[in-house]
Amino acid sequence: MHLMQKYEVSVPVVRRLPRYYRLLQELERNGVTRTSSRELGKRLGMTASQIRQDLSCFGCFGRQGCGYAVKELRENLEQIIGLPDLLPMILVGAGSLGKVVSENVRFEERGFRLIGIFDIKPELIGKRLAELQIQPIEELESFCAAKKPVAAVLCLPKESAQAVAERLVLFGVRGLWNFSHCDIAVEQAEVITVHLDDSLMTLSYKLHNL
Amino acid sequence: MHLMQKYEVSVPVVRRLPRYYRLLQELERNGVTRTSSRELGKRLGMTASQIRQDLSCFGCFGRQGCGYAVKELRENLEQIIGLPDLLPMILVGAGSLGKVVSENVRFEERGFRLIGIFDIKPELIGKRLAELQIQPIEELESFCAAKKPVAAVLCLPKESAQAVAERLVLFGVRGLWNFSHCDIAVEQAEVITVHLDDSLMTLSYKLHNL
DNA sequence: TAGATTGTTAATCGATTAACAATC
DNA sequence: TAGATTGTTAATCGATTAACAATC
Repeated sequence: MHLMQKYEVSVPVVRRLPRYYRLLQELERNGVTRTSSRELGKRLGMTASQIRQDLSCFGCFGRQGCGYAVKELRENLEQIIGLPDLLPMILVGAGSLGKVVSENVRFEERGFRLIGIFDIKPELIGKRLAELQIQPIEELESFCAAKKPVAAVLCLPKESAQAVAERLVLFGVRGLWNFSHCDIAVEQAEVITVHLDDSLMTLSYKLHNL
Repeated sequence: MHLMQKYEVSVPVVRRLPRYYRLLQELERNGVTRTSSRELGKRLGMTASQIRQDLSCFGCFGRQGCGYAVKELRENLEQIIGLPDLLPMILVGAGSLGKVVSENVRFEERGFRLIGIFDIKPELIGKRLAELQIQPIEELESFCAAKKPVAAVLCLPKESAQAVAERLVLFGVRGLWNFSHCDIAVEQAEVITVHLDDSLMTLSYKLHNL
């Protein structure tokens, strides 16, 4: 049943996959060739049981008595997450946040290729960001028709985020990585919202309740 | 038992508090004065039961038959999260990421006051960011001794993040909001790491498994 | 072979949902 | 009063942990 998932994998499991992947990368860089669920668990602060349980959603990657081959497991996780297949992605909203995201996120190491940047402000059009020229928002539709981006980063003011998201879905975009300070509800698309404000408020709560 | 929590509130509950707070703010802005767990649940895509269960960790804020007063509940959530008590916070690492965080995050609306920015690069020292002058990292200790920041934003290269975090904890910092691309392990402090890379990989997985 | 460690099944734990008495 | 909705207890559901046979 190698690399076959028999059923829908739960959200908590999916969210742990990148952590496993990053740790495996690090071990590999450090020249470690073999490891075990026990060791991985110790490094990640979780039980060995959970790691074995999680991995078993996708196949059998270890050997009884020997544990896991680091490189092999890293490669399998890479496949599972879908990293080798770079999905075309665009970015909408080239303000300060869009600039930092486009220039600092390592898209190509995380499964995406940034192929277009759009903004509504005339003064930004034509400027270069992350080796791409910022295009006017009016060209979104024809660009999507031609280049078929599968995903989009949204760095928009909260007033326009929902409307732009809906247009993008109409144009065939299936995944949204939303940095706009609002929730977005669209049918037929995966949305991951990065709520920095919520994250900061959570820290406030925790510090007041130590 | 108003505003008293009888026991440790679970992590999932704490993480939902900011969402409730933001929605209540929005309702209040729109002139809504009364609401119910049923309506809140519909807006947030969760059960009315869960909202009542969550709120009951902190007290009784509603009235049978009438529901909740929007303003009152918003104010209570504000208190619960700790927003009115602005905690002094510093930012370490004034590169492009630190710049965007310092200038775009609304600290004062989220329970914190940014009182200092530090960097190691001589060419950045003295420049202004978010109305503060960037200070040399050497002054971290004396600054902390004098101003007693409770929390810190870390926007550092992953090589130095752990070491800086440990120093900060020694200097009395109790909460870390970590944007560095690595995990941080420190005793005696709350750490919230914003793993943008993990978030993007999760999107990759989901798009490959629609 | 003996020791180690997997993948998986069973047991436990915790979180979510449902139900309902209290009461506005 | 009748309808609505709370806060809370009980039931359900799902996720984590423990246990263990299989086997390297």
